[in-house]
Amino acid sequence: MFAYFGPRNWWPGETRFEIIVGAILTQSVAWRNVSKAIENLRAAGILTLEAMYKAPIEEIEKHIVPTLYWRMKAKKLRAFVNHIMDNYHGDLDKFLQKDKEELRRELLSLYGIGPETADSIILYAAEQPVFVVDAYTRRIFHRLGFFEESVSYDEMQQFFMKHIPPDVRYYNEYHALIVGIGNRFCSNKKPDCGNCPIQSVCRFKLRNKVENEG
DNA sequence: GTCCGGATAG
DNA sequence: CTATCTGGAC
Repeated sequence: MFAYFGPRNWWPGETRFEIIVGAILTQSVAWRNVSKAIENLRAAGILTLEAMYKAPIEEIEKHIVPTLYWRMKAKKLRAFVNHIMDNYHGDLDKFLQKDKEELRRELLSLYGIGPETADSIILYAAEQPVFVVDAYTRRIFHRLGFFEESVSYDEMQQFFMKHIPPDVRYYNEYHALIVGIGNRFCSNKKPDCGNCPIQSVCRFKLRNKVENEG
């Protein structure tokens, strides 16, 4: 995967707060939509913890319309911002420096933050080594032959963290590469197995070839 | 399981 | 036109 894509330099974002905003906004939506929303927020001057805390919810909503579930996501952003302002006096770094297990529990207790978003924040904003898995990871590694399709988030995460030494840079790159394979080649209905850079180690390739040729 | 609900490739 | 997009709450 690395030989094909090269270093992908994730996660896009000029500040830790911006990375967190991206992690929430990208739930079930293409990154290009998130990118628009973030530029809208930046132009409006509310891409900081303090500014977003003061902004009316309607103000946040209108800038993030491109991210599909904009009404819900505005609530999610507000819930996160309120938590940091109310419990950490707006000191985001103090929050992110917490022990990663404790940080994860606290993130999961917030409205709108589930396992993948929590882990994305821990890895990409707090820069602590947790392996982020997602729907692409499930699909790809199921097709490769590692998992049942019904494998849980935690089971997948434990598998990767058992076999790959904890390293922020490596975990960062690995998840980025999985997403790259997922949205370029390993789609649900019509995967492009013939051009996929990991086809030589994939079992699904053969089945897909048979189906296409009848 | 359903709801949320905009942008884009093919 | 519809399938899909770096999910989570209920």
